[in-house]
Amino acid sequence: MASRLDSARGSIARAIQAWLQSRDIDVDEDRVDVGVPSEEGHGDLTSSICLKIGKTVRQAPRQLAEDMVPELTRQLQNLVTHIEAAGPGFLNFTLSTPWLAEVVNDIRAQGINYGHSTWGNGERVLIEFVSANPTGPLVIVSGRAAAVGDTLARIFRVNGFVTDREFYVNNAGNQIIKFGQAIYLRIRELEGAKIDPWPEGIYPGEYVIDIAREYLEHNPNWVPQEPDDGLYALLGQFGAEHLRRVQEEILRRFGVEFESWIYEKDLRDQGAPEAIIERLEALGWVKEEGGAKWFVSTRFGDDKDRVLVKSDGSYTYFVPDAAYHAGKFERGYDRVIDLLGPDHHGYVGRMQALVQALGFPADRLEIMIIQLVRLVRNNEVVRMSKRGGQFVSLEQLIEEVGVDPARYFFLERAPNTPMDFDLGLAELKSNENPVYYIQYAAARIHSVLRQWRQSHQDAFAWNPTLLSEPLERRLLFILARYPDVVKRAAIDRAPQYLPKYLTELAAAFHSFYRQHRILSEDPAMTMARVTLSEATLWVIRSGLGIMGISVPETM
RNA sequence: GCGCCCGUAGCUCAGUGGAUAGAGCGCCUGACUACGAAUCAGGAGGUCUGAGGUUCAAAUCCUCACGGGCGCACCA
Repeated sequence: MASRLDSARGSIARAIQAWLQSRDIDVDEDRVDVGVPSEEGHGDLTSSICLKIGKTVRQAPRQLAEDMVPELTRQLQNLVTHIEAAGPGFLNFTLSTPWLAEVVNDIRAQGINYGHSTWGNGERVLIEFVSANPTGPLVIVSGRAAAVGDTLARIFRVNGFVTDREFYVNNAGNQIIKFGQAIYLRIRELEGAKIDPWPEGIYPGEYVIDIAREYLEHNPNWVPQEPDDGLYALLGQFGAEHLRRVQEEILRRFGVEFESWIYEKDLRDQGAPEAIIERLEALGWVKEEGGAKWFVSTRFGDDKDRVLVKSDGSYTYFVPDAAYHAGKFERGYDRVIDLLGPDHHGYVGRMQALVQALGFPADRLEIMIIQLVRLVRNNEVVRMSKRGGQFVSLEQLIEEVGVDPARYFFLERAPNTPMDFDLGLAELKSNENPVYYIQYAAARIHSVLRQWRQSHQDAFAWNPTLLSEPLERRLLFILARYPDVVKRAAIDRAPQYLPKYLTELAAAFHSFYRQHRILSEDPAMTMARVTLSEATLWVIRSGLGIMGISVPETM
């Protein structure tokens, strides 16, 4: 169902088109733009069509706009109360307030589904995110990726896409061997051995001691033995699965759950790496040089060709990952989105080359880089050293500031810009913290509705023409814009549109609330304002819901 | 050296080729004996890094320069 604003834009665009045709001016439909102006005072909707075509029809845009006003006014009289030619040739449209007020009924009818749409048309989207190595605790940037990925998935869903969230577990390969080695050494320590010095590059983190202890508990028959890679791999995989479960639990606490977990080791066991190499060879995209096998990714715009099989016969990291990504398409996803850390952006070229080599259009794989997060307190960067006892993990961040503020802060910024996370601000449980500003609006509405229900038994039909105060109208218009925001967030992959919009909505409600009494002696007015408030609550619920942030009834 | 991201108010950041560039924090002034003051009303604060270009119109697109971050392995 088209949103109220969509239908207004459509009617206006058609009226303009008809006017132009009646003057024998031929303009492509999509050049007739009708949009929300960037600032108030320029009408509710605006079109710059006269500026665009002025030159080709050899008329001053402003004059053209003025010529159009009378006919458009007649055509659109049920929808628009005022049209003016403005500035250098804009057409500004002011929508009828009662017509706009009907948005409240739209919201009532659709409830939590208001703003949702079907334009995704069932397209299947896979979003892979976090995919942290299971060899340590989740760090802060994983939290950002988790919040963004989870929210994007919901944004796609409410726009009619079928969306799955996936976590890829790198539980095979060199890192796991090294991790296993660390666990082995910790086991030896628990048995009384002294490891000094600790070998270079072998996970020194103390959390490995817990894993060693855990392993001994699960394997009471452990006997000290001469270590080899087989043993290291065994221990490494044990540790990886242990940490993966811990990560899963923390992510769940953070409000993020995945439809699927894919294990690198499973892919290797199934022979997926061999299969992808054969496939690329069969397609002619593999060359041999210096005893190694190379993927000729430069054919598809990559900077350099990439090694698949090293001269010692082992695979590079790229091979299982390529197999994994090929599998995503085989599983039937129309669109695959990866959220990667900033340290992986050298990886984008080869992955996109792979997609094309396999015969898919490059744009079916989108890679979004989630930029670094710096923690800041009192204008000072918090060093995230493992030594200093400062926070390093997502778990500690959640404990320190809470899930809602953490998610809000991560979602507030464009994902691909580095961000400073202001701990001082996030910790504030009061007026300075923007997430509470929105939640407070919801709590206020809940409070009003509670009181209204206590004093009035029955709802009755409300009268949209009663909502005519400027602050009411402002609120109505913002409510009407919500479907635009939801759709735009999907198109631009921009979760940050939601917190921005919700802040604006909450501000409009707070202003309205301070200025006008909702529960009054006038039953009709009370009914109208209660209904408006309820509609506002639905939209806050919807928006915060998409962001994975709670909507408290009291604070 | 090559590639990617970024440069907007004191700070952190929004900004879909459109008109007078916005928000939060911080700062200043005011508002609670009716629904929640975690709120509201108002104010100060800008060479959108710089220079060219495209366009009726540029923070936005293009080129170059400057500044910051990151990536450029037979590592993962």
